[in-house]
Amino acid sequence: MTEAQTTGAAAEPRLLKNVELMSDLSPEDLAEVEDVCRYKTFAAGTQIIDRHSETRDIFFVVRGRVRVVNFSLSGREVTLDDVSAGGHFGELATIDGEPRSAAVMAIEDSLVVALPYRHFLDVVQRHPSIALKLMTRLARIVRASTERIMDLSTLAANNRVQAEILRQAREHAGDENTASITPIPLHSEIASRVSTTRETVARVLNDLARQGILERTKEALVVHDVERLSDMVEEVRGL
Amino acid sequence: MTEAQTTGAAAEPRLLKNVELMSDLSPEDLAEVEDVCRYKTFAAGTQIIDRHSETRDIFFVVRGRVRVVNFSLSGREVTLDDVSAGGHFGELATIDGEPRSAAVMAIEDSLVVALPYRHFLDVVQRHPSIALKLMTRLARIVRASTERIMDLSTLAANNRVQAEILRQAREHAGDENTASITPIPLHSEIASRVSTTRETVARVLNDLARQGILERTKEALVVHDVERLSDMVEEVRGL
DNA sequence: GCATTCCTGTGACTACCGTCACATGCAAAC
DNA sequence: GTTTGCATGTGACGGTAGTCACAGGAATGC
Repeated sequence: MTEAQTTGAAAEPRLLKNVELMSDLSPEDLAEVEDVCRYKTFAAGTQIIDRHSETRDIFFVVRGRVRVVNFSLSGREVTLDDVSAGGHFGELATIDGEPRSAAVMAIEDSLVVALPYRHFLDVVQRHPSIALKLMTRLARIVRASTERIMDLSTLAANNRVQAEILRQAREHAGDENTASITPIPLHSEIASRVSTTRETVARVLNDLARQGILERTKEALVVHDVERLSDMVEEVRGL
Repeated sequence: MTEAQTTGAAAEPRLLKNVELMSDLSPEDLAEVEDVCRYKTFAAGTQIIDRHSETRDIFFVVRGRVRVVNFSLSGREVTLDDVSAGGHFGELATIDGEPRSAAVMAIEDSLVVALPYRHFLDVVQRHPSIALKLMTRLARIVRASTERIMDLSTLAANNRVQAEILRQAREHAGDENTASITPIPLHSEIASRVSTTRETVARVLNDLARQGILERTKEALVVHDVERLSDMVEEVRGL
């Protein structure tokens, strides 16, 4: 995938029509917004936003998937969130004008639309329903963040891995107490989500496999007993 | 301090006039809002909001100081944020209708005003500048949360304590490279802010004292060399 | 005064897990 | 096929900090 940049809605119309945040806009308003956007493709693995940079645009993911991450000097990678098609990112700087709080990179080949912050703030002021949607998104981020802070504060590393598997199992819930997580996440990716090492992830997953709770097949991570996994986590966490 | 509850603005007028979030309202609009508020005093140490409860009001702190906290089953207390007079809390449930994500308790005798969520959302819809202020506050919370997640993910416990002292030193900055933190925070409070134990806090503070960076006097925690403290933290964190 | 209670300081012990090292496995590339 | 590269599995080791225990201090109450 090569990088391309274009302006104006003419080239690829209806770009924003699947963007959740803007779905309340009339087709005309949407077209008007699209006219001031720049869009751009990013190959998987390339950087979209640098931490600390001083841009303020808000971005919409039209196609693909991006990841909000941060790195420590030691090279440790901390995954904060993933955003898939229809979602947006970069709203913090748009709202408060501070430097970017995290980096964003494409994890799949992605088509991303940038809307200059003035225009976006203008739209928000004129459409209270969009403001409300934006606040709802922010609220969800805050809730997820405080849950993660609680996990980091009260759970041991291996429990955090279990908790992450549980979360993913619930997203891929199958019939009655089983789940099939697919595609299989890399150990290193799980590690960066719960702030531990890939070695620890490997050990925990194999422990779970030995207990018959988890099985790794060619295509999926199969959780045979979501119930029991849930018990293991919540007995420690106390929920 | 006893608990009292009253309705209507008549009893104590101008309650909301120092509330940051509402400061753009005209006196008339403000009076109208105050009419639908309930206000209530809470003695230091008493609970204002229970985690998981299903209320949706937003609260304004008129007098005193409250703390947003969570507890694990093991009894570990995790401090998320403090809110002082002029601030607000409880906005998450107001916005998204989910159960309360954290508990809130008064840490000083406090006077708190509750505004029913429908009224607040109404005000927000009609006053874009208030919506923007609310979003700005949420953005700040998200930034603080991701910083904390980074700290928990990449710093060792003793570095987190140093980082917390550094933060407080910067808030109480004195002349040229010194700071006087007052009143002296309890070790257990620092511990709950950075997710460690009071014993570890005590050891780290004494280490710093031995190095001449910190001194505990009767009334204050005096940081003699903010610079050096800053170096100690940022060399590990990599910023 | 003394008693009580809360906070602080510090030693001893231990377990968890991060780090390093290396082996194995698997897939794509050539 | 072989080679290269990335992902995974697992052992050994050691340090950090959590836990427990208790001793001194400091503040408050009666």
